[in-house]
Amino acid sequence: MAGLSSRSAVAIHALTMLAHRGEGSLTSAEIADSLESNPVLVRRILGSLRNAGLVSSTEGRGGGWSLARASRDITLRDAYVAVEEGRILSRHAHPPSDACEVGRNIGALLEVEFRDAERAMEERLDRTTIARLLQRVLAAERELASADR
Amino acid sequence: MAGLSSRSAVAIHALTMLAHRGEGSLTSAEIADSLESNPVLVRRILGSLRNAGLVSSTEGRGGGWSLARASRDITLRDAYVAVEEGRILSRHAHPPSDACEVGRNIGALLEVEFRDAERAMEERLDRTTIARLLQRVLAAERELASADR
DNA sequence: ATAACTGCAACCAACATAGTTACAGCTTGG
DNA sequence: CCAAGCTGTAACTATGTTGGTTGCAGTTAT
Repeated sequence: MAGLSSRSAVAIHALTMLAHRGEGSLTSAEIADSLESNPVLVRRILGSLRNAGLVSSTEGRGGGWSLARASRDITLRDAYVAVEEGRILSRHAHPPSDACEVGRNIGALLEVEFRDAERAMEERLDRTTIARLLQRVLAAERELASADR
Repeated sequence: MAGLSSRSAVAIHALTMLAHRGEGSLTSAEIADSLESNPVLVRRILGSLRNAGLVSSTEGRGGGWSLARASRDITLRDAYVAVEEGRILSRHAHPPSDACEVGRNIGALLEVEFRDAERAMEERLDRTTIARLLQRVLAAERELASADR
């Protein structure tokens, strides 16, 4: 079935919330509330984002998380590569038999194909910024508000 | 870590072997030998390929597997969609909180982004056929042979 | 000091995967 | 006709990953 973890979704969700917050900061508990999830989980994922230079954290009372750079300079790909190990299409579990013409060559060939395909996906993710996503969230909110009238 | 199963790799490997065989057929045991794996595993995956119309099987003594259409009409994407459930980038584990502006809108927006990204990957896979892959396997073999001289 | 945070290690249950065993059913060759 | 050699499938195991949780040490503002 499915495959990859939901870490990318969590990361993008959190980044969008932080962009919404602007200059201020959010705690892992606040973000976990919106995710209906757990503060520790959020801290784990935001920790990866911090390692990638996307967010920063401050410890102690009144601490929390905030964006380390402008939301228009953070793409979905940035979030993705920060929290996920790039290999989506996994290769052979074991190296195939060296006694088979196909077996001894397919590995290297598949590697190229799969890498290119994964890169195509990442390039698509790279075309949407967190700022743009937040923009659309707010547009959807306005839509809702006017529909409720 | 990784994510997806190695079913695509196995499927493509098997299809390439069948293309190499041409008109004849291969048994699941022969394919499993090249994969250093198990006949049952191979039958499971080839079963999916048969459901997708890519290969056909004949039961009983002398039976086995063969391509159901020309290898130039089978792409890596065909193999991929036959054995894998399309969702690579998984969505939120739980639907996010409805009480949060971001939470109640991000799901639908991410769905679009992720779908597009997955489609970009599939389109890249669609550009390589099994025939082309086999061609490259054989080219690599010739390379090896001439290097050994 | 104490409250409110992050950071981190150590768990747990649930699930998916690769691999295996066992066996029923089909088909061909002798 | 019967045995050999296949597919088809169910059942089971070991392993790894994931989302989730608890507990606690360290840090900082009030």
